[in-house]
Amino acid sequence: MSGTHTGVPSVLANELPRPVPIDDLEACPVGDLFRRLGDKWSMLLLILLGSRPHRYNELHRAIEGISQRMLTRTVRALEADGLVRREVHPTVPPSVEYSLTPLGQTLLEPLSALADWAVRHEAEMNEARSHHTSA
Amino acid sequence: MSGTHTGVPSVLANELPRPVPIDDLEACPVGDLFRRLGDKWSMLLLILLGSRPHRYNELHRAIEGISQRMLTRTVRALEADGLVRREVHPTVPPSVEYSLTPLGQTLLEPLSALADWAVRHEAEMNEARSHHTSA
DNA sequence: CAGCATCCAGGGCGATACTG
DNA sequence: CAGTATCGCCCTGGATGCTG
Repeated sequence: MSGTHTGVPSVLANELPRPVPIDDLEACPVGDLFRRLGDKWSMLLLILLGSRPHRYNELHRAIEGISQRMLTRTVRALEADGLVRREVHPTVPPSVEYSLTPLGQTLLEPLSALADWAVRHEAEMNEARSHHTSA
Repeated sequence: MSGTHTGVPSVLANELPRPVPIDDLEACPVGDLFRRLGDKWSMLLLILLGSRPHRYNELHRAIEGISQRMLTRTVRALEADGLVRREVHPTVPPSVEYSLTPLGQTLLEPLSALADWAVRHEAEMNEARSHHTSA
């Protein structure tokens, strides 16, 4: 299983959204994806763009905790990954519109499932955190 | 902000995994969840624990890019969030087993969907990245 | 084996200021 | 409006050593 990613969980090769028996995350695309989405802003941005295209400052205001630097940086990274499209309108007051590419749209689905989970289990997480027994 | 999270996407209140019309992420649990999972290791750890319980050093080896510090730190955070269970076996060579809580199990589903997406679209992302035209 | 403590380096990241 | 440039903090994360 240390060869190429031949050892990639066969489950994933199927089409089920069930428990993933992964053991070597670095060797498989799963680790790769999570490395890219595993930052403070990427998933947030994707979800936001999933609702509708946004302009730079719209994103900036919507996220609100993000700095211009990280907004630009993150959105550019997503663009490089083919998930986000950056469209520049050469108007007088320049406007740039960000939207999901078709590929990004497909990613939106599992991402929305995650967002959905968040809403459903918000209470449980908060409660668990308050228990936080001992340490 | 528009009141409490009354503005929380009604879509999420339903039961569909489709585009999420979010506009104020900080005011809703979605932003909260993504803030917690939006780090370098949390999702990786959850996926890994989703396949089966792991012991400390098993996790350390499986992730391999993680330091002891961050492993302990991340796993503890997930424990505090009620997603991971930490079980100490008072054997002579002490062994600690980490596993998903029932809540964590439910989170595993959307997470697996994400992992599944990674496998399916690996090629597309890599290609997009190679194009990466201009900038 | 599991894990904490400390030191230390690098870079992630934000704040501010400036430009086209 | 949509960025870029610069600065600096602090978190991430590695190495090492110690404890139970």
